[in-house]
Amino acid sequence: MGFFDDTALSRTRQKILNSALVLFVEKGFFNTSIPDLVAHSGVSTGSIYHAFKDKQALASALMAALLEKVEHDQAACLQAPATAQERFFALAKWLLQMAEAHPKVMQFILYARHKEFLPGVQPLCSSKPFLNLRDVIAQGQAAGEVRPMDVMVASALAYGGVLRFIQLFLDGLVQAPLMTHYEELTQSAWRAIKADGDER
Amino acid sequence: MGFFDDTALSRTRQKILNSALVLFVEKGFFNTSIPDLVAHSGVSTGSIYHAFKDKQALASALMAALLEKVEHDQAACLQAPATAQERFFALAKWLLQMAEAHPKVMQFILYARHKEFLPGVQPLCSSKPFLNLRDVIAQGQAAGEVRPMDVMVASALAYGGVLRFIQLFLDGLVQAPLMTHYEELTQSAWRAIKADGDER
DNA sequence: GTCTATACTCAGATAGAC
DNA sequence: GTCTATCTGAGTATAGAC
Repeated sequence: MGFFDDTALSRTRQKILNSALVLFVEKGFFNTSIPDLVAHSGVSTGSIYHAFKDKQALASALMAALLEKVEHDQAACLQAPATAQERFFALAKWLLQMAEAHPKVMQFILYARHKEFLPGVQPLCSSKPFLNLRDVIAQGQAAGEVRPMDVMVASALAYGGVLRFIQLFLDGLVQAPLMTHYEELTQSAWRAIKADGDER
Repeated sequence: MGFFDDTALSRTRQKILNSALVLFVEKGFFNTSIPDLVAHSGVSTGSIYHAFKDKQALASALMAALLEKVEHDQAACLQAPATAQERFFALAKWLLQMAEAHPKVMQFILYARHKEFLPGVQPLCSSKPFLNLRDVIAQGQAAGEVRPMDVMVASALAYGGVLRFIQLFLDGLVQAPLMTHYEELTQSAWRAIKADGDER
């Protein structure tokens, strides 16, 4: 049922992290109390503090577990495609599918104000999954598939549309299934950055 | 110095809201205590509670004051342009300039988890400034400037790139001045959605 | 209107039995 | 490892002088 049910973690830790994911997304880190977690997870205060040093360590563990899963999934979807365009399309599909299958995870990763409750943790935009997105576009420029332009601009143009669409979905302004719009989204976004001579 | 210095509000309210804007963005609503606000604003606890019913009312007033300013600015920049493309370009320029001139405001509006501390307040995506963005694209479709497609997809494609670029700036991955990239961003984004026959 | 001092609540964390 | 009971302190909000 929960996102962490299939992991190697102890059942107690699974229950705690499952509840933390839900509650942190719904109410935020500071607005979720230990008693809230106790009520939602069915695990007692004592066990929570036995499993994690304190509330912040719990959040760190949650973030680490999510990032690990995300990195793994992303790596898998970057195996097959050869061109930058194919990799971009694959990444976009992966983002859309993840948003639909695990909206809470997507919300936590994309929109939680991590710096507020994880001081010192490196920001999401410095994490590997994020950097991979940008690298795909940079490689596309090197290969002549993507017009020469500031790589951050090109990257923003490529993923901005997809991520914005996902945000609209998470905010309830777009209905599932998201894949209905996959072709239109990705092909249009690619139009924005593709090299003029490249007709793929 | 502060964002609210020129408003009709009392000097005390100005000081409180100026500090609240800064602290809420930096530390978040729940992680900002009344003593924090007292220290940052130089206004005493008593005066804060004299000016606002409680901490939540303070946040509501902050949000309302910001939205009012934003709505007013946006309306001004939609006066002159005639075509949907011109209006889109004007809105993009306005967003970029606001992000650079008032990054704290932009962060509070775009990325604060309002629902966490303003329960019952309608989400940002239902606010007038947001709906105006979408309407410009819809009108572009009606006029044949924008390809027929799901309006949320078109809207995400148009503004997604700009907003993503602004986010990268707010996260420190892009340096000012943002206007350097204005032409490239907007013209490329427009490519993604413009009607094939329309060569403007 | 502004301040200081203070009351009250409840969250975070611990102790120690089982 | 899990639980209940409890401590401590931070934080919101109020009272009341000026």
